[in-house]
Amino acid sequence: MSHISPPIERCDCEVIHQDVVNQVRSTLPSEESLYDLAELYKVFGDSTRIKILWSLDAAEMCVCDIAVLLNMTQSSISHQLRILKQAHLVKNRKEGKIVFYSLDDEHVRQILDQGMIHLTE
Amino acid sequence: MSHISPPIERCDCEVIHQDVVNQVRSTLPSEESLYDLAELYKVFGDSTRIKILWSLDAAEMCVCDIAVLLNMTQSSISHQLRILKQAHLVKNRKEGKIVFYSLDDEHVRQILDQGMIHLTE
DNA sequence: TGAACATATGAACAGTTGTTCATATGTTCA
DNA sequence: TGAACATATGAACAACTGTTCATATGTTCA
Repeated sequence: MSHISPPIERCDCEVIHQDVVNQVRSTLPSEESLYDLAELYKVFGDSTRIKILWSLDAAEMCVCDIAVLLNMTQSSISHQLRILKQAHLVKNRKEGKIVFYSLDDEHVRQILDQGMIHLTE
Repeated sequence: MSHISPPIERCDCEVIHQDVVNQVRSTLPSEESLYDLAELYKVFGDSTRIKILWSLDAAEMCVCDIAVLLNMTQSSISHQLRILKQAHLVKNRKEGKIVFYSLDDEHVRQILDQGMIHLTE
């Protein structure tokens, strides 16, 4: 039933297993979902943000606390917290002029743990 | 027992909760571990690599198959596969001149799933 | 109200990264 | 052996990203 497949112009090589390609294609999530997933991991893919997340896993903290803890400028931390918040990884509450940040939900912890498990193998 | 903390020169703001900072600092993994964790997520943080991983979750494939499936050049896919392999996310086996790639272990699936769960909330 | 302070933000710059192009490597088969 | 093909790789370029610097916003308190 399977014939030798004709070459496809977009790619600089022949299709080796067209049936496999078709099968896999049918199981792939939407382009948009995969893009969003990559964007999510991109947020985790920075040392500073990882440190912030791991810190907030231990305790709620204000921007200044985090800056001191990580020995970085307040501005830098603030920029990163904005990115983390946009990705729904952290949330904040205001108390006077102080803004306290914390992890948004339990999933964030699980994602961090899962990654760490992969490393320690 | 808690006194007002003196300002620390490295940061452009006062320490608000020195006790919290100290406590969190004691629970943080090593600088190196957190760096490695960020590096791991950085690998997941690219659309092309996410597509490759998700594809390999469905079936073992050769470089050419993936290139056709994702409508990208063989060179680009090959470059990305090297990065994925260095991160121990994929493995390969050779059969003549064809190289088949597959997910390295079960953790990769779990990390992908965990991320997707976070998105669909 | 105005000084002091915690936080946010825009612009700019340097460092990083993904793709492309050209080409190399390594395998098969006639 | 040499042509054909699957894959790998180095260099270069454009696009993206994190930090810094300057400054704005918003709150407290004397």
